[in-house]
Amino acid sequence: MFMSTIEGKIDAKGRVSVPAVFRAAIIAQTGVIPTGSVAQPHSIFVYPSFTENTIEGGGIHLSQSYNQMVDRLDPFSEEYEAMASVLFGDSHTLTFDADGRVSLPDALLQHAEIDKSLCFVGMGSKFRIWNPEAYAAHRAKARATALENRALLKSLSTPPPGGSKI
Amino acid sequence: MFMSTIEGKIDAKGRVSVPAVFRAAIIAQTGVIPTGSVAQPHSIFVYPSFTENTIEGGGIHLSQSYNQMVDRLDPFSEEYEAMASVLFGDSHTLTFDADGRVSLPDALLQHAEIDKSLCFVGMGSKFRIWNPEAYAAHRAKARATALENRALLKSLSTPPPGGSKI
DNA sequence: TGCTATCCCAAGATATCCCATAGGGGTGAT
DNA sequence: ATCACCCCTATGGGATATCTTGGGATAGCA
Repeated sequence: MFMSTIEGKIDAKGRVSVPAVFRAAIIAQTGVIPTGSVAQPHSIFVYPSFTENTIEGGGIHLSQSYNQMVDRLDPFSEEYEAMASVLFGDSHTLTFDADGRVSLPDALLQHAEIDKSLCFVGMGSKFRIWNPEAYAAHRAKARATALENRALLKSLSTPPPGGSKI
Repeated sequence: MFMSTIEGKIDAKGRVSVPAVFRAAIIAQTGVIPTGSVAQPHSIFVYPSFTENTIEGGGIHLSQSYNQMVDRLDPFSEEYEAMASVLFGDSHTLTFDADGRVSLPDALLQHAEIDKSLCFVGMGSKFRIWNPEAYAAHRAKARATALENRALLKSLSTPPPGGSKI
């Protein structure tokens, strides 16, 4: 589970330290590390958000669920064309090193308008990487919307349907 | 699994460097083959896209799946004629050298309207080689389509593994 | 023999690995 | 309760490996 908001920054080499709590969530998904293994292939799965100027990411579970979505489409349909090229063309698998750092591709940074500083925001099954100012604005808006829709929250609280929104 | 978008260019000799991550995916596929024979040279399977002005390609898995599709057709039917000639008549198997480069046939380059610069776009089970400008246009259109079909995506999505515990 | 395609080598750029240091939070002892 | 200590995390920087790209050399072919 990805939770809370953690700020970070990009160093001179373009590296970003993935917060330890997020890393722990990733590793928990990937599985137990074989004792004595050298390098872990742990990685995050990231892509530009469809609706917001932010980078979305997650672990192997998120990647797999998207794979399944595409697999269920007719490989020769227009929908498949669009989904596959969008989902895979803009996605990246970033393996983080022993220190837990990754290099975010320029295309993603531009999409999220991130220069040097950024923040990781947990969203449960996935997380987002925001430009801090953009996130502040988005958060204010999101909180206002949530406040208006308290009734919706209540209706959702009874059964957990588990539908993941995109 | 082919992912991400990587730009490249054709050098003076007509060679293109297949991105390392794509090469790795290819080699991972061929490595699965349970043969103790001599290591065959690694290669990509490419052909002009049926629907777009782009080159499509993949590894041995893609080639095999197309083979099976054609094999299932009646060898004396018109469909067989059409599929077999279109699919394999314009296909090429390009072995890349020790440096990971291939030479794309002129016919394919003309089909994709590629001059000097190009980009590899991952699509999961296969990839495409685009003229960068053409891809930018196609990408914009595909993202719009994906956005319109969010309902479709949602219907295809599975609940996050482990349920949505909040 | 001239041309083309492939192989081989080298250098520049880039990304990755590895270690060292500093900061923060928690723990335990006084 | 305060303070000292330790572990974990984040971050900077040097060293190393990998990838890309250019060009020369060699072999096949007309």
